[in-house]
Amino acid sequence: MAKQNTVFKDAFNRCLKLLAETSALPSEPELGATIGVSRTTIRAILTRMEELQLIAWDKRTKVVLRHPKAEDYYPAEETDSLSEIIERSFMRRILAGGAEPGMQINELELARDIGTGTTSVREFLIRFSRFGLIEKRPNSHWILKGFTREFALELTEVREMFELRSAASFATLDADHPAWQELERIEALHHEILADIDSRYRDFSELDERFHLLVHKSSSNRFIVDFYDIIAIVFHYHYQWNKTNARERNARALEEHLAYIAALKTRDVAQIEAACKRHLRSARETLLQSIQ
Amino acid sequence: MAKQNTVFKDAFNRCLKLLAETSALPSEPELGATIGVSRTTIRAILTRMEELQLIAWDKRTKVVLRHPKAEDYYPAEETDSLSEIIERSFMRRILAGGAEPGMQINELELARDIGTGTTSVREFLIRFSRFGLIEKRPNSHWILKGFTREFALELTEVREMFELRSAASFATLDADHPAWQELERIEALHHEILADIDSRYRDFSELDERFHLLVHKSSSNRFIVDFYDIIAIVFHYHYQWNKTNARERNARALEEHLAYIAALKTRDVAQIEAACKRHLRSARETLLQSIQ
DNA sequence: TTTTTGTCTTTTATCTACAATAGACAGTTC
DNA sequence: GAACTGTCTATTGTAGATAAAAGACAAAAA
Repeated sequence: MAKQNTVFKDAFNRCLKLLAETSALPSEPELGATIGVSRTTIRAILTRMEELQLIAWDKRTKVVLRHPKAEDYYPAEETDSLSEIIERSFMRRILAGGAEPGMQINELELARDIGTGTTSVREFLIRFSRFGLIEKRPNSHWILKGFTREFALELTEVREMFELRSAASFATLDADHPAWQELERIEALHHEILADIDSRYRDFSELDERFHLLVHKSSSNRFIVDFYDIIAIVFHYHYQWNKTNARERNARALEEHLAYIAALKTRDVAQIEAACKRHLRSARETLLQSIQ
Repeated sequence: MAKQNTVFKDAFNRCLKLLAETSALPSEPELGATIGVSRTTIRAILTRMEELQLIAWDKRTKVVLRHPKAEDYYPAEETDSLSEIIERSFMRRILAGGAEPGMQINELELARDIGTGTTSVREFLIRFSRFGLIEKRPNSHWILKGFTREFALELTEVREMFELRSAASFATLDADHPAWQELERIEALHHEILADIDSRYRDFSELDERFHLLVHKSSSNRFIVDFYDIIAIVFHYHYQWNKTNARERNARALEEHLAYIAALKTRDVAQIEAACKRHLRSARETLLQSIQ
């Protein structure tokens, strides 16, 4: 098939949730805006809902006939976009199964393994290449450079430069800048998780990304913000992969974050730099320990 | 056609130059290694040379029959790879013809204009997106963010961070590191161009890239080195585009480079930083002046 | 007049096909 | 026996085709 209708399926599932809460659906453009898809897709969804006798649809009236059941939803694995599937598949391969640095990566083989066309794999590899883990030999294969100690050191070197700069510019944001409110919310979440660390330490990963991204964004520099993608993906898969002492590590990082947040609030450059450096140093250590 | 044989044509042209200098060609694998292509392509080249009665080829013996003439070469425009063609075409569009920030970029239209398939255009845009000038709306078009003042400021901010760090680490390279010899050669070229500035000021652009890349490489950090691609492409097209006062600007930059090189040779961190900052500041000014 | 719907066109995402190129292997030559 | 050639296979780069999704525009409804 030419294109998977994952956009439709995912949007359909999200529409079902909306439907569970109301007795009538809004207009097509409005629905499209809330779900984030075009009217074409909305109309396909409405048609499907009508078929399933979930709604009675006639022009502007979309009356809800019954509540959605579990079997009305499309299964979660059918709503993932192809690029997400390829990314997961690829990361599993290079993190898990004997992926030696220097190994060749074969587009055709990857595509066959994943069960997709080569075009999608190729585009994924091109996009992925900016993470510095693979390199193309023109007219030939890709080379896996590997998730090595050097990689981690180079990554963290740049990260430290960028984050120090971003943290410093955070201090100069106007008092009414929305970032300060977001910082408050993030701080509160830290306290919540710490209060119940034994059962909630796994929530750290997501919060970590949210916090550091907030800091990076205050640089107002697209290159710095974009670079955070690399850090995020590395840490994301790193957390999934290395779970030894996760509870202690995360508790410690949460404490460091709180000190870092407190420093940001003082707007004192020296304090911010010290707290930021302290946290980044221990983040680097954690990452390095998980390698080799 | 499925694939342009530009690799063959370009390799053929380069082989012709080799042929002009010898009376017999080496073995197929050796030729492949010097030209940088596979044996398959080498054999295609030899076959073509035989057809043109340039050589007599029988197994290991490849006797040169005559010197290549101008018409034996493939025209230069046929040896450019598709991605080079697309890049040039695209850059001309966004730098020259009324390319407002916020404009939509249409893959199909671009492909039709350039006369290629959509796949190649798409892959180009994905690769190009890391330069921060365009952004993708999934399932929809790309947005041109534009070569704006903000772009230039963000770019130079990161450049300054990276180059200061790289220059500092240049000072720590061992005395026998090849970079020092390359620095000598580059310095000599600066003097050569300056001595004949009126006729050779156009050579600055290439030398500029060579010098700054050398500095960035001493960081031994793939992210820093890769980032230099963005700077290089921006300055490359910028030089082609903005030619006002090129002679004076280049003369001044050459002088700044010489001071910068002299500072690197002292290995004194403070001097290096001062000279590097001075040059980067004026490079930024030049770039900013050319915008809007 | 403003928003919504019906209908239609255009573009994107993805697959498949195929020539160009790389690369593997066995037999041949030095 | 080391390197080279002949031959064959596999992979990459690119075009073209097609379903999904976006989006344009006029008619209809509020």
